[in-house]
Amino acid sequence: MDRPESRPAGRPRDADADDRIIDAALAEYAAHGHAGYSLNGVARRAGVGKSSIYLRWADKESLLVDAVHARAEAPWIDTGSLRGDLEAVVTWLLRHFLTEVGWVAVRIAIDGVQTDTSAPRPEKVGAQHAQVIHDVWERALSRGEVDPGDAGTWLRVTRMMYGDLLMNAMLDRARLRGLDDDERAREARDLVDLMMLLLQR
Amino acid sequence: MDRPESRPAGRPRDADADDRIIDAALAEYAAHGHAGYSLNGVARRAGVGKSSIYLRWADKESLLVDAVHARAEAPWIDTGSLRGDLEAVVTWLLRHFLTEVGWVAVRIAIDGVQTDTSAPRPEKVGAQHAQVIHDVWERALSRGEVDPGDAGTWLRVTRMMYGDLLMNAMLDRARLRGLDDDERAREARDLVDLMMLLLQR
Amino acid sequence: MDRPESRPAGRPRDADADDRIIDAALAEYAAHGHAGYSLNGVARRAGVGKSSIYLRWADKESLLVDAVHARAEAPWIDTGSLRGDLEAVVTWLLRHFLTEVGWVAVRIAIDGVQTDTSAPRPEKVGAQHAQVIHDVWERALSRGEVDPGDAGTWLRVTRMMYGDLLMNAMLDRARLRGLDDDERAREARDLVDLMMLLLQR
Amino acid sequence: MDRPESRPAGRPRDADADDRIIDAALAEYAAHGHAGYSLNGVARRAGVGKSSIYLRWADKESLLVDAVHARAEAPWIDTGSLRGDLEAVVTWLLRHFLTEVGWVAVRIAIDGVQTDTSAPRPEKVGAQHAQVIHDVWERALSRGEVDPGDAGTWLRVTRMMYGDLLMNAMLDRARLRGLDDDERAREARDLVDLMMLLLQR
DNA sequence: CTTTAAACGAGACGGTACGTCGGGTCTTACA
DNA sequence: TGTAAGACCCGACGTACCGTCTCGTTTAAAG
Repeated sequence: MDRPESRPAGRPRDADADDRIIDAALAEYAAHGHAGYSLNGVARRAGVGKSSIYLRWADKESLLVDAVHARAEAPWIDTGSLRGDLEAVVTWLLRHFLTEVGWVAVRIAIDGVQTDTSAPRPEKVGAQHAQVIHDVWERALSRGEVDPGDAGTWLRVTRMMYGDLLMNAMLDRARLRGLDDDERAREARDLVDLMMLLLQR
Repeated sequence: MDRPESRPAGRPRDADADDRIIDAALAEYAAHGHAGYSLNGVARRAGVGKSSIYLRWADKESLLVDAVHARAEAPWIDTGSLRGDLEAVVTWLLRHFLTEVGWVAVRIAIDGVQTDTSAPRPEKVGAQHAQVIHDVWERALSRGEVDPGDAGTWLRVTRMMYGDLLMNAMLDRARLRGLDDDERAREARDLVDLMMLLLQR
Repeated sequence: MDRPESRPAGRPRDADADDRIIDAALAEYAAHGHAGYSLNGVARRAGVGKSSIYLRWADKESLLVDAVHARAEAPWIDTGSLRGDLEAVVTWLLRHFLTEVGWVAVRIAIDGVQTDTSAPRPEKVGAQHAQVIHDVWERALSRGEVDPGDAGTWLRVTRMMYGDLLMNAMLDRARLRGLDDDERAREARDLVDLMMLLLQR
Repeated sequence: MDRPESRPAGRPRDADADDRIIDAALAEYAAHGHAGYSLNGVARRAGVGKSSIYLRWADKESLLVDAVHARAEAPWIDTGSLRGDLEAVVTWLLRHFLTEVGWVAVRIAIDGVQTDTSAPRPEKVGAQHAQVIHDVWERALSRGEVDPGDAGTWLRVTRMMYGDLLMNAMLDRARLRGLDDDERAREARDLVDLMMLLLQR
């Protein structure tokens, strides 16, 4: 019997180490901030040699990007209506931007912007958000709730939504933390009201 | 005879050095990015001893914050109408977020967010934006274009505006860079259209 | 099977680096004097990172002490007579105090004296001299050339010998440098004449 | 009308400052040792600007040399006999090498030795010792206690004396500190016994 | 069962930047 | 012109971390 790609010789990677390293990376970042996020610290916390990290990632930045990507799970959303989907997305993001991993993702995305060049940059971090938004749009299209010609408006409106949530998470973090589920739902409804207004203009 | 506050003893600070240091800091940041922004490098570029920097700022982070604050000038806007003011603000921001200093300010603001605590954080960087937005609102109020009860909506709408522009600057930087003045004006008009719609709902 | 002490984990120390560092330290000291002896310079000259030095020594002073200790070799002396041994010691010291390492050792010994306290101080530098003198005494004792009761006189006489050579090396260095082997031997004989006189009083 | 040396224009030197600086220099050296002897500290302790120090001395080393020279007073010795003079000198030195200023002088003399060159070096520190020894010799000569041909022996014997006292002060400092006047006198007599033996050989 | 080969932990390696401190010079206002 | 104060440029200090390297050990497949 054939095995298309046989395992390479030598001792196999310790799959558990990946997890321990990723968790340690996020924990160190959370504990000491960007400046205090050190690979020495990650290795120590993960109980792992530095070489095991460098076998897997090229540098501390790549590790952080992958860690965020690995731990930031997008919800699976399909409520049956555009409005419902949007409320679900907004509710998710209201929480997400308050989490450690969610905010690290924001920092990475901002840091990754090259100010001087138009060179393509690693899009890993934002990809799952793009996917969620795209799916909502596709389902709304297939239900006939939106018109293919509104793609431009859709883009702008979702951008405004992200922006509002980002600014909110940045400037009013303490209040947002204190919200219970009902209040969060109301907050989401208010924002979606405006979005629907713009989309149905 | 009055001498409100006499000069302190000793050789006075070299005022020119402040400027050279600030320019060097921004230039180093621009040249080598966040990771490569080193105080040794700043001192070398400014032709200044490290101690002269540490006499003025506590650490490299404070220097960067102050440098951004010192070099990021807000426009003086008063067009006579809410719509005109908003278009002027948007046009300014469309440029601003593409500049080195403008984007460094964004990074600093994002980095300054404490994820774990609600402790007050240095607001220096965002203050001038807040001022500009506040002034537009006050003038619109005094002209009777808006209602004092709409303050909440105003807050949300401007947040959405900033967010749209931020996301745009982050995700579509290359295109934005290529715009000429007319295109930028059109872009601004489109966004303000949506904002006015929401404000006058 | 015995393995008295197994090697510790991790990459082993580079034994060659020790030598390079020690040589560099003495060379820097010789080149730039006490004031110009800098660890940065030592690291540069040895082609070594500063961390590799601080892994081995606590500070620049300890390095210098160890360097002197490592490079200052005492001769192996056993001529068969007290007079012969003393002449050998004196001849050695006449050279030794003119060498770089020999004189650095003197400076360290002098600097190490605590003027205000009687606390014990690192004796490393002087230990080998003490050993040589002690051995000469023991052999003379076993040959019956001296009396155990003369220990006090022996101590004083050898102290005077060291002192004479030290003062000579300090005040008349240029002349001493110019001596050839015969002259040095005569110089040694003259001093030992006096010492024998005192010992046999 | 003539004024032989007219006071120079401008503010006159503060005569008291010299003393305060010298005392501060020795005190700082005593307090923090060679490494901790800093001009900043001296200026602070003396209540003086650094520039006032640099107006008087070229660098911190010169200041220390002068400070030692200014504060190290030699005794005036004339007992009427060679033996008496020598005992007085030894008794003085037994104390002197235990004092702060006395030992600093030793360090400076040792440090000043150029290991690589025969260039003349500042002899200031040793000069007064040389003078005292010379005077004792001259008086002994004029009394007919020694022969002019013994100058070489005199040189060597005094060198041995200094050396014995130096080594003693270095290696056995604690014991020497504890001596009372009688014990010190006995110690001096013992050494002078040996010296006289060598001189009268 | 032995060999081979890679991953593992540990930690030393050469560098570089940190923030502090001291040296010797310079620039002020005052005496 | 001297003085006290203190800023100036420079460069060393000792620490921390980067990304690489070199060990001896462990693991699992191949021979």
